Amino acid sequence: MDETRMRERAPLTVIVAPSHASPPRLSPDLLPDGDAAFHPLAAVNGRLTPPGLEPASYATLTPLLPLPPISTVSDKFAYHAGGTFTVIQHQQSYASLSPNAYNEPLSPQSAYSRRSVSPGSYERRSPTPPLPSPGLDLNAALLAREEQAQQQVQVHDTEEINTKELAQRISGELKRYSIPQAIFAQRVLCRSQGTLSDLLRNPKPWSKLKSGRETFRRMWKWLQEPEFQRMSALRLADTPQQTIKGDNVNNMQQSYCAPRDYPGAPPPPQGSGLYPGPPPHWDAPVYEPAGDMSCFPLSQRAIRNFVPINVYFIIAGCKRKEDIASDTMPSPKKPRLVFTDLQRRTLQAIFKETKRPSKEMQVTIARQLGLEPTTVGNFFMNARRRSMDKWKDDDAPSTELDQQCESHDLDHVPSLDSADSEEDHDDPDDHLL
DNA sequence: TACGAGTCAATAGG
DNA sequence: CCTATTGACTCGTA
Repeated sequence: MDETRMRERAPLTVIVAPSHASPPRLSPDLLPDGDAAFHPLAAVNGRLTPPGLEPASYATLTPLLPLPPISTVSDKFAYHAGGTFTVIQHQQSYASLSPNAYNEPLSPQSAYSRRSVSPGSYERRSPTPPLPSPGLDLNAALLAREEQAQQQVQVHDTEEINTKELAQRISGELKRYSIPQAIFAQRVLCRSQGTLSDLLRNPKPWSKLKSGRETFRRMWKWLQEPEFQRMSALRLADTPQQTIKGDNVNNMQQSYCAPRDYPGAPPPPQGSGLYPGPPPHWDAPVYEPAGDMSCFPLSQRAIRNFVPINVYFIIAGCKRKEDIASDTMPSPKKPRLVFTDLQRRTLQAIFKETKRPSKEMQVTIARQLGLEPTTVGNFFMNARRRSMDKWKDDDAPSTELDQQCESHDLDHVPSLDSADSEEDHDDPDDHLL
């Protein structure tokens, strides 16, 4: 079984002492590569914090500004985003987000006309419901645009999204238009580039998402937008990553996708705004179609340091920098910890054996590797989360399957004894090593 | 308090 | 300049 497989490849054997009195020991002779044996309390990487001297936490060292809600992004926007999470549902969506369709060229113009893509494509889809797909009628689309002010459709939380396809679709669109992840992540999702990258590469099935659904909804909504608005969103709502730790879901309330009701906001552009020509390079000056979108051209650089006022569609409801804590001091940054090869290999090896080492064991491991117990805890926490493959079946992500995986992932309670039952798991942890 | 989820954001790799 | 990786932070739950 897996247990066997893992043991065969595990370069390290973890010996867990039965008693807390005698902490678990790692057998030095089995250390990866057989290099450097463990020396209790040795600072393997020279970064060991003296015992008893707890390194200041980020929180301590870097007073971070309360995170601006996704709204964050617009932290610097003078408007206050108070709107509800609504979005104008345009009709030029994709008939399908099947992987196949994803490579279809989607010129600015075609965005409006390519509605009826073989409806049949839905069939080939997995049990997972297809991504929500607005009407496909062109006229409807145009009408929608003309009446967008009123046609704001509330996106229901119940709407299911095929995250995998969505991710592929988004990836495709970003590539197609050479839209950097950082730009899309920041302006449309109010998220960091790294987060976007991770979401696109490892999308969790909708059924397993919690608050994280919000981010996918934004992607989805963006995809639903007409070319013009999509581009506008990318160019306008700027989010000079205010870097505030903790920007989590709670900050997403008013993010993108919600036409804000800010005073003085210009009326949304009416159907006249097809992108004039090929999508501009995000770094190059962009020219808005004649109309309400003023304050252009803007270069990316300019955008980064500029707070547009008339943002029509996507307004990252980020708080204004000033509101956040203008008095915040450029906190001394704690250098990012990077495990030494030995530390990483050892931790991974142990993880293979024990997904949930006991607190005691974690402390011991920490000592052995010259790491903080918290660091070790974080490692296992992250490892557990990242090792479990959300999609067992790439082609047929189904809710049923998801549920299975779910229960599969959450059936353990931390304890030394549980280590032996780990073989019950079919942990796809191969990539960890 | 411990965990998990969602992320940030530094930084490794190209 | 970009994307991928990943240690750690914040917040919600149990």
